[in-house]
This record gives sequence, structure tokens and C-alpha cells, in this order.
Amino acid sequence: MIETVDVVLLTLREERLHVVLLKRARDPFKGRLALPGAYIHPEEDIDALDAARRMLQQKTGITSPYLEQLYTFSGGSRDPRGWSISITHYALIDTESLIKSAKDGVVLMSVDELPGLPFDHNRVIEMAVKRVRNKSTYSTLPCYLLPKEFTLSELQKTYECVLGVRLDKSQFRRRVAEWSFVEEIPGAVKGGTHRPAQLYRIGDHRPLELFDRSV
Amino acid sequence: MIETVDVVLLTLREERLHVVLLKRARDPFKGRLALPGAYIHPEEDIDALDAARRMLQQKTGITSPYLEQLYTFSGGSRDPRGWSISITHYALIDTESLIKSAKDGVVLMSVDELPGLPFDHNRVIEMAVKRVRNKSTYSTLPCYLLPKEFTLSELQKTYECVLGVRLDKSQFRRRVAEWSFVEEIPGAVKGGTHRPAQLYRIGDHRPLELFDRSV
DNA sequence: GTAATAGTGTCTGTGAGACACTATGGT
DNA sequence: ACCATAGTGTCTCACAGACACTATTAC
Repeated sequence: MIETVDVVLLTLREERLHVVLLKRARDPFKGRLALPGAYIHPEEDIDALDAARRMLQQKTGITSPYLEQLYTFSGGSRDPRGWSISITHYALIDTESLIKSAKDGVVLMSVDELPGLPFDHNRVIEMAVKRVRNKSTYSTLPCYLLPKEFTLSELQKTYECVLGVRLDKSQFRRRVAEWSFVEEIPGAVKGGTHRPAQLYRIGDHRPLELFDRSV
Repeated sequence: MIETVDVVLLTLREERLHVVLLKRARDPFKGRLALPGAYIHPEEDIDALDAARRMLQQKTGITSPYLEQLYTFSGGSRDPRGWSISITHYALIDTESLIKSAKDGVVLMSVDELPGLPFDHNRVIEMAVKRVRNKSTYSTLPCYLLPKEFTLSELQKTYECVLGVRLDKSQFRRRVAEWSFVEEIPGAVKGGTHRPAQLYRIGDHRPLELFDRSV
């Protein structure tokens, strides 16, 4: 039996969700692009989540602020080596931090234009994207796709990109005003070529919040 | 490494969610009540879901109309035998069908009054109940807790028990009227001591449906 | 008739959606 | 001055919530 963890690390780039891929160093599928993944090491790993975090850090250099189990894929046909279990996870990070810490070899690809990937990685990514889109309708999940400081327009844009819908500016701001964890940074503004925008940040240690109603 | 599947099989009995437990036939925790579970058999099982379905049928005699992966628990401290992976699932069934097919030894316990269980089974059940409650706010999941034919009052009661809230009769019926898959059974009524109630059924092959708004 | 449950009709307050409006910077 | 983006005010229609009402059985 083969036990692995795999991670779908997503970020927002040029208004599209992108996924982190790596060239596989070993067979099977040596040299092909695939999700970052590794065997579970019972001696070192506390649990699968810990294994995923460690693997991601070691292989990509990236530590994601949000990492959660996605689904466990299993069966005899998904890996040529035999019956396997993959405990998959998904993670989110802003592009800025990603670029800063990513090791050489990290490849970003738009989730809408993926080539055929080894194993069932296309299915895994598809499920991750669905989960993120769905969870974003009733939570603060998209906040993890933004850098520490951001404007409300950027926050709205992020939600719009993830959800694939346009949101009303007025209504969106009324909503965000109720979120206590999105706080104004006093005095800080982002000056563009036009009227500067107030900068905001997520208060303290970004907890994921769920809402009764949708965004 | 130990790989198992475990199933949290839930049913509604006396207006409370109950979980199916079995006395363990083998060590560890031989003789203690625990969730139905078994090792994965790569030679026989297509995947973990298939393993869960087969295990449930063999150990309890029950085939549930709804079975879905819940979460994969893992680590070195949850099983005295060593580092383990448990791919847990949850399932729903109506009490009537359960009683009819359940083998001897099947024990039903209210999820609100559980004793301490082996492994991390209390945590697993807690997560399953949370998942069911949450998913029930925006889906037809509770329909799987009802027999093939039911009245709207029974359907409402089921939602109320699962969600733990009281629902307005008028509003609930307006909602259900929009669900095309809940269909009136022409001529069939359930006579109690008072005005008989129209019987309904789930159309064809009960697909799980999700709603934009809550129930 | 009464009791009890099934099932329907109606009013109201809230809030989502739409959209117009004002504000403030650069050039 | 004008443009572009930031940010606010307001109207309306739909619907959730509340609750009263009618319907149909047993006794």
C-alpha cells in the first residue's frame, strides 16, 4: 500500500486562480508536472496535515497561511505502482508572498487551462477549486489570497475572481463593514493615479469565519 | 502503517440522532462499543468508499442509501498499534429500514449521550453530526432519514430534529413545494386519530440536492 | 359539538439588488 | 477643466418570519 499526501496550492494571479505544480524528480511520471506530494513518514509526521505542511515547505519553500484537508483519494487504478491512498489538501496564499519564498522549479498554471496531469491530479485540482469557490460564498476564505494590506476594491475583485460573478460595490462594502476582523489601517492609503484608497488588513491572526448568509 | 475505514451510521429515533455501534470482536479494545470499521483490503476493494460500503454491509447487515467520505484521521497516537490512517465516512438511513436489516449486536445510542469510546471515535462522531447538521441547512440530506413514504409534518419534524431549531409550518411547506423531487403520492394518505395527511415520496433515485438559500 | 392535526392566506419588516450620486486624487 | 477610481445614499421588490385562519378527521 502506498500512502501519500498531496497539496493543491492556489493563488490569484492576473485575475485567475493558479495552482502550483512541480516537475517530478522520480518515477513514475519522472519529469512531468504534477502536484507537490510525498510519502507519509510515520516517524516524523504528527499526522497527515503536518506531513502536508512539511512536504510543501521542503519541496516548494512555501508556508501557506491556510491549509486544510480536501479529500482522500484511493484505489488500485490511480497509481501505476499499485493500490494507493492520497490524503489531499488545499492551501491558499497571496502571489506576492508566494513569489518571494518559492524555490526554483515552482510552476504556476491557470486552473482553467491545465494540461493532462499524472495520476488523478486533474480531478484533485478540480475538487479543490470547487471547494474553494463554494466555501468562499459563505466565509472569509478569499482573504488568504490577499497580501497583508489591501484595499476594499482589491478584496472585492478577489471575491469576484474566485466566485466568478460580479458583486455590487455598495452592497459588498456594507457587508464587509460588518466583518469586525477586516480593519481599517489608520492613515494608510494606497495612491494610484486617481483618488487614493483606504488600506485594510485582517485583524490579528486571520481566523476563517463563516457566515449565515452569503457574501 | 494501519489503514482502516470507519463509518458513522446515523438515524433518527425518538426525535434524536442515534449512531450505530458494535462490540469489538478483537483487540485492541475487545468487547468495547465502537464504530463499525475494518482494515482496507486492496485485493477486494475498489476504493475506500467501496470498502466502507462492504464493511458496513458485512458487519451490520445494513446498506445505507447515503454514504459519503467524512474526513481522514491519522497519526501515531490514535491507535495503540501504532501510526494509523482511518478514512472515515458517514451514512444515513431511516430507523424502519435499519431495524429490518440490522444484524444482532447492532447498538443504537443517542449522539448526545455517548460514553467514552475507543480510539478517537467520539471526535469522529462529533464531526459527522456537525457535518450532517450543517449540510442539512442547504440540502435534502435529511430526506435520507425518512422511510420511502412520509408526510410533510414528518419531513418538517426531521429537519427540526437534525437542525435543532423550530421551523414555521407555512414557510416550510412553501419551500418544499418548490422541491420538484418531493412529490405527492396520488391518493395516498396517512390516517392518524385526526385529519389524515397527504403522503409524499422522493422522486425516483434520491439525488442529494443543494440550495442557494437555507431551508 | 370539541379536540387535534393538516394545510392555507396574509401582513410586515428586513435586506439584497440596482443604480445614482458625491468625493478626491492625477493630469 | 476632465477622467478615473473611491466611497455613499436611496429606492424598490422579494421574501423570511410570524401568526391567524380554514379543513378534515375521530370522538
